[in-house]
Amino acid sequence: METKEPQKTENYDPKVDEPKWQEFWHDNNIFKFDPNSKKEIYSIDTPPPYASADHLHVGHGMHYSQFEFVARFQRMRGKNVFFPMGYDDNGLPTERYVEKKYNINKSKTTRADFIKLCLQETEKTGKTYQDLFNQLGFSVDWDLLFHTISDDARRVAQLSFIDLHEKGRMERTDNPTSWCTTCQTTIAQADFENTDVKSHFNDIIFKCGDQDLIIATTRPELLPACVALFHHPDDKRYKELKGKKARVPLFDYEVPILTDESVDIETGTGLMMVCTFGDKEDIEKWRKYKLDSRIVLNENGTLNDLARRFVGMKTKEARKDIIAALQAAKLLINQKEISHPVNVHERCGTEIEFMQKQQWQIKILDKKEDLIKIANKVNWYPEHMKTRYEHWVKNLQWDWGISRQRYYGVPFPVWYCKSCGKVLLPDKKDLPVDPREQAYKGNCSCGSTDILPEMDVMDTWMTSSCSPQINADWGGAGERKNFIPMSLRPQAHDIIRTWAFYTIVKSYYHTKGVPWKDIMISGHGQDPHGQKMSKSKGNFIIAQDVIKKYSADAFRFWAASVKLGDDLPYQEKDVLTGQKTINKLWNASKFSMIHLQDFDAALADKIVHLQVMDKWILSRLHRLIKLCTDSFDVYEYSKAKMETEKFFWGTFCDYYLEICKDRLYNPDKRGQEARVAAQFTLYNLLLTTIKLTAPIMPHITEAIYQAYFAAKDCHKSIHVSHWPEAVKSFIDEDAEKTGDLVVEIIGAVRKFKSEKQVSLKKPIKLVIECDKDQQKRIESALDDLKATTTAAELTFGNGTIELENSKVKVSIELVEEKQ
RNA sequence: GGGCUCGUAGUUUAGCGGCUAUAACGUCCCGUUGACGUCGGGAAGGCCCUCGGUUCGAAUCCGAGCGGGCCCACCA
Repeated sequence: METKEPQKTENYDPKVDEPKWQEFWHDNNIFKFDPNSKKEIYSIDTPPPYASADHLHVGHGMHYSQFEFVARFQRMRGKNVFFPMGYDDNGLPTERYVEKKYNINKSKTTRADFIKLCLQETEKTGKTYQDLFNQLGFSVDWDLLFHTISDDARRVAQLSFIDLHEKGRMERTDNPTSWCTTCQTTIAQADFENTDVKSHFNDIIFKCGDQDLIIATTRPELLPACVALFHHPDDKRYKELKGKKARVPLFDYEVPILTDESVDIETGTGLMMVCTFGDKEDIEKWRKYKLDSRIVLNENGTLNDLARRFVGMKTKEARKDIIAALQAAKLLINQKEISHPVNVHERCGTEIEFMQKQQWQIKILDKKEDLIKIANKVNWYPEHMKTRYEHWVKNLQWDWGISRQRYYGVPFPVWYCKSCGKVLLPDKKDLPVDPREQAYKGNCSCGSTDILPEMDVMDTWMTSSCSPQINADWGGAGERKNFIPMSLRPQAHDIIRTWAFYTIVKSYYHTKGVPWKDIMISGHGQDPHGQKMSKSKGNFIIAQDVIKKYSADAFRFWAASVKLGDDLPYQEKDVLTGQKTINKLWNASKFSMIHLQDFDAALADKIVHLQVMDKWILSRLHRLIKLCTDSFDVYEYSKAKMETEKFFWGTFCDYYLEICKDRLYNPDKRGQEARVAAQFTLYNLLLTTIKLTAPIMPHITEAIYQAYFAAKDCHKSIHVSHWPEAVKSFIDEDAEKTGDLVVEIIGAVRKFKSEKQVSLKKPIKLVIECDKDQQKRIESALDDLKATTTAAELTFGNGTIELENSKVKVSIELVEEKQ
C-alpha cells in the first residue's frame, strides 16, 4: 500500500493540520486491528455511550481522551491494539430521549412507529459521536464499531439470556418490584437516584374501638391500600392492642394490628401503617405475615376504585385531597413539614412505586460473596474504586430485574405455552429472534400449539453488560476465541454499580472468569467552579466548541492534567497552556531540524564523542523514559505528561537548546566533532520527546515526525513507531552532577543580568570560586558554559565558598563593549 | 446516618516520612538573544484546613473535628 504524503507546511496550524493528519491516519489504516498478527493483543472494552444526546460536554471528552492515551501508548509498545467504538442505542435512555424530543410517549404511538423514530435518532447521535471522536483524534478502528441494537448484539444478549436460563440463574417471578409510572416499566435498583423532596409527616387518627390510634405517614394517599398496623412488641403504649383491629379512616374497613421487631419505637408515634406497597418495608411485612393485598395504584400512577371517590387521581393530587378530607373529618391532628430523600428513576425523576408484575430476574443476591471475590481478580486503577464496587454488592437488596415493558430494546428470546405455562426457548443457532414478530418453531412438549410471545424487552444493561462478548462476537461467524478477558475496561466512576458490576456478573455466570484484566476508572469533568455540568444549570461546556476554538491536542493536554479517577474542573487557561505547548514543540523542532539537515543518524551512533552537557541531558532523558513508561503502564498518564512537559520546556528548551547553539552555529570555532555531538544529542532528544508526547498530543507530534523523522526512524506514523527504551548505559550520574552545576551557574548569570536589567547577550567577566573537584567539572564543560553565559573571560578563584545549592561562589562583572 | 475521596500560593495543581515545599496561569519588574513575543530572564506570593498523637524529624503516618465532592441508606 502506498503511503499518502500530506503536504509539508512551514507553519503548524491545528485548524488545518489536525484534520489533515486524521485523514492521513484513516487513509493509511494506522489504527486497524490486525486479526492475523502474532503480536500481543491489547483489547479495550470501550464504553458505548448512550445514543441520547445532541452534544457532548468537556467531561465526556476528558474521560474518553484518558483511555485513548493508553491505546496509543500500548500501540507504540508494539501491541496489536483492539480499540472498538460502540453505541448503546437500545433501551430506555434512547426511548426517553425520543419521547422528550418529540413530546410523545409510548402509549400514544405504535410500537413500529416508535422503534422507527428511535432508530432514526440513534443514527443521528451516532454521527454526532463519530464527529467528536474523530475531531479528538481518536485512534479507534471504526471497522469494529458495534451498536447494541444490532443483530449481533441482540444475538449475544439473547445467548446470554439462554445460557443463564440453562444455568439456573434466570427466574420468572411476580414479586413486587420497583416501577416507574412515567416510563411505565419495571426498573432495577441500579436505575434509582436519590433526591430530596419536601413533604409532610401527617398524624392521622385510626379507630380501635373507641380508642384513637395515631399513625404518622408521608403517604396518606395510600390509606386505601393499608393492610395492617404494626408496632414494636416491647412498646408499652400499644401492648394491649395485640390481636385487635383498627379501622382505616375515610375508607372504613378493618386491618389487623401486629407487632414486629423492625418497628422503631422512636419514629413517629411508634405505630406504622403497612400498605401494598409504599416501600420496601411494606413488601417484607406483606411477605412475612402473608398480609392481604390492596393494590390501589395503576401502572400510570393513578388510583383505582379502591380509592373510592379519589379514583382516577394521580398520587400527588390524591394526597392533597385526602388530607383535605381528613382535615374536614377532624381526623388529621398534626402536620409537620419535612424534607426527606426519595428514590426516583434516574431517567425521568419520577418517584419509584412498587408493582406486582410478572418479570424476569437474574439471581444475584445469593452470590454476593462470589461476586466480590471475582472482582478481586481484576486490577482496579485507582484501587480505591474497588471499594465502591464492594459496598454496592454488599448493600444489594434486589435481584436484577431485567424485564422492561417497553418497545425499543432487545426482545426476550422467550415464548410461553398457553395451556401448560411452559417457557419455550429458541434454538441458539436461530438467534437473534423476535417473538413479538415471529412464531415459535414447533409445538410445546405438552402438545399444545397455543403459544404466546413474551412482549417485554430486556433492560439496556442486559446488552451492554455483554460488551466483552459482543467484541468477541460470541456465537457469531467470526467468533474470537480466547479474547476474554479483555485487557482493559475504561469507564467513569458513576457507573461502577451498573456497567462494571453487571459485566462482572455476566462474565462470572457465563465462564466463572473475569471480563478484563484491568479496569481504569475516570473522574468527571466539572465546570470551572467544580460543579457538575448540566444543561439546566447552564454550565454545560460543549467539547467541540473548545476543540474548534483551540485544538484537539490542546483539549487533550487539559484532559491529561488530572490523575486517573479525580474530578477535574474545566479551566480554559489549561487548554491555552496546551496550545502554547503545541507552538513551542513546533518551534523547538523547527530549530532542531534546521541544524539536523546534514546529520546522518545511522553513522552518528558510532563516531560521536559526546560532551559532558550532552551526556548530562541524555542521562536525564533516559530517566524520563523510564518514568513515563512505568507511569503509563499503571495508567498514570498525567504523571507522564507532566514530567515530559517539564523536561521539554524547562530542561530541553530553556537550557540545552541554549547550551548547544554555539556548537551548532560555530563549528569553525568549536570543532566539527562538537557539532556532531550536539546534533546526535538533539536528534535523540527531540525524537524521544515527541514520542513520549505522542499519546497525549497525537497531531503535533505526527506533524513533527513526518517533517523530519519518518524517513530516518522508518515508520509510517509516529503512532506505530517504537516507544523509546530506557537504556541504562545512558544514565551517567557524574555527568548529571557536572551538568547541574553548570546549569546552576548559568542560572546565577541570568539572575545577575536580569537584576542589572541588561540583555542576556551582554558579555561578562566570570570568576568562580570552588574546590578542585568542581573546577574539574566546570572545566569539562567550559566552552559550553562560556558560550551560554556570553562570558568574555572566565577564571577560577581559590578555596571553597559556601553559597547556594552547590556551594560555589560566582562573581560576575559586566564587560564594557568596545564600540 | 454509613462509606469512599479530597482539602497545599489568587486559581488549577506536584510532592505522600527529612530539601530554603513543585509547577503552570494570573500579578509585578526586566530583555530588539540568529526556534519561538503563543517568547526569554527575574521577583513577589504558602500557619501545606483545625486540634491532638506517633517520630530525632510530619504537608506527608495515626486519631478526632471542620469543610467540599461522589456513592449508599433513611419514604412508617
